[in-house]
Amino acid sequence: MIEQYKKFLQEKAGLTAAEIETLTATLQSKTFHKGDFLLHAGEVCAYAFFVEKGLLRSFTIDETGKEHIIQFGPENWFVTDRSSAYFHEASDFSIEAVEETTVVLIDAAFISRASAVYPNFMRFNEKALQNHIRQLQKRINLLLSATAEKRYLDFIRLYPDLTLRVPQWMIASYLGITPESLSRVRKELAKNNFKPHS
Amino acid sequence: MIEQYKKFLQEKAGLTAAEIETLTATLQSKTFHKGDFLLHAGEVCAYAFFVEKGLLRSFTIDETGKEHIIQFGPENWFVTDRSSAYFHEASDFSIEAVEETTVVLIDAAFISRASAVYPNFMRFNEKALQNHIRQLQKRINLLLSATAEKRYLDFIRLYPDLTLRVPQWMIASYLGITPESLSRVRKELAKNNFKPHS
DNA sequence: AGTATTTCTTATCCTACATCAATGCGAAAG
DNA sequence: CTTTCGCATTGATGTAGGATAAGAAATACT
Repeated sequence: MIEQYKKFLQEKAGLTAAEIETLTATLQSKTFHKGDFLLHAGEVCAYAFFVEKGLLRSFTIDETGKEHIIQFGPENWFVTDRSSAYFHEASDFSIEAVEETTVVLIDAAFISRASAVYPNFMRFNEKALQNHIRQLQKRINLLLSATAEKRYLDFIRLYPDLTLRVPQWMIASYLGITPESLSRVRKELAKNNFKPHS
Repeated sequence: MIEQYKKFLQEKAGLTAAEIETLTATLQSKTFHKGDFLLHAGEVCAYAFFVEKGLLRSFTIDETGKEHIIQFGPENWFVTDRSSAYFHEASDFSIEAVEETTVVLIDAAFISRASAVYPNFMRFNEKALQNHIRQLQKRINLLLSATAEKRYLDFIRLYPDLTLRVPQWMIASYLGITPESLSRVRKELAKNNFKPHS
């Protein structure tokens, strides 16, 4: 099922319902179980995954074997390795289903076909790229300047729902700290009457 | 003078000399003195600056007043705040001339005009975006996983010439550490017979 | 030149976070 | 039911890098 994606295109790309039906006729969706890998590091990333339902994470593994979560992908998010997909290079990261997850498989051919036919789609795509850059830039800024606590507060402000759905060690990995440190940060916040979901 | 930019377009964008002459006829260049600002945080970034000669840096300032260098722009690099330019929002960062620097001013109108007329230019532009993303992603990975020493080694591998041209406190700022820490790192490396430029 | 200012180093102490190890605890699995 | 197993917490200790201060060296300024 690709209902969410169609809705997303309608709202964000400014395409008509008819255009969307034509465009998405050949698109495939696929469901993965919790723990399944949609992409293994070293493979070439052939798709952008649009999350219809569920939750993905993309992450790298460093030389010491430690995981670093790059991105979470809940409903209506795209998860992919753009560099790998665009340059046809081996991907540095893996993509895994954190929950039972249904995704729409979007390949480069679909993007270029859609961009060629619908200028609105092209603009939408360009905007997504620009947004991605903005988001990456913001993350770099945080990593350069903010303490673990500030990064955590930023996280729960940005992804309030994920704070509940995701195990804390994953949040810690995303923030670039250990689960123990995150636990201490949370303890401190609790002590100072901080209620994340009040 | 915009000779470097023309050469750059010829080599990277696959345009003919004639096409380039037509395209760049209206482009302006501008020279800044050391310490001059090309963009102040809070302004909307109207241009991408292509560095013909000299060296730029872009940086943010956090709540505590500390600078964080986002990017260096030596010859043949672009420096801009893509988010600000694309979304017409106030920029988070400032751009300053580290040396006497001559830049080509490239505005959004130029990009869209060139893209409309020359498909090669459009592809070139898209590729630049993708490269930018790759570079940002790589930096995030380093910040998440690498020690100060590894980040410094990565820096001198990536920008060997900058290591000489740029004051060390700027390199430290780029790496997300203090100048004192960088000094220590360098001392350690020197002790272990590391010669950056042997 | 000589003075001032910025940059780099060095030393000391300090803090945020990592590492290691033990315990608790709820959910899944036998 | 009870035995894992994964995850979270807590405590003890270690360490990379920060803060501060002061001196050396390099640059710029007159």
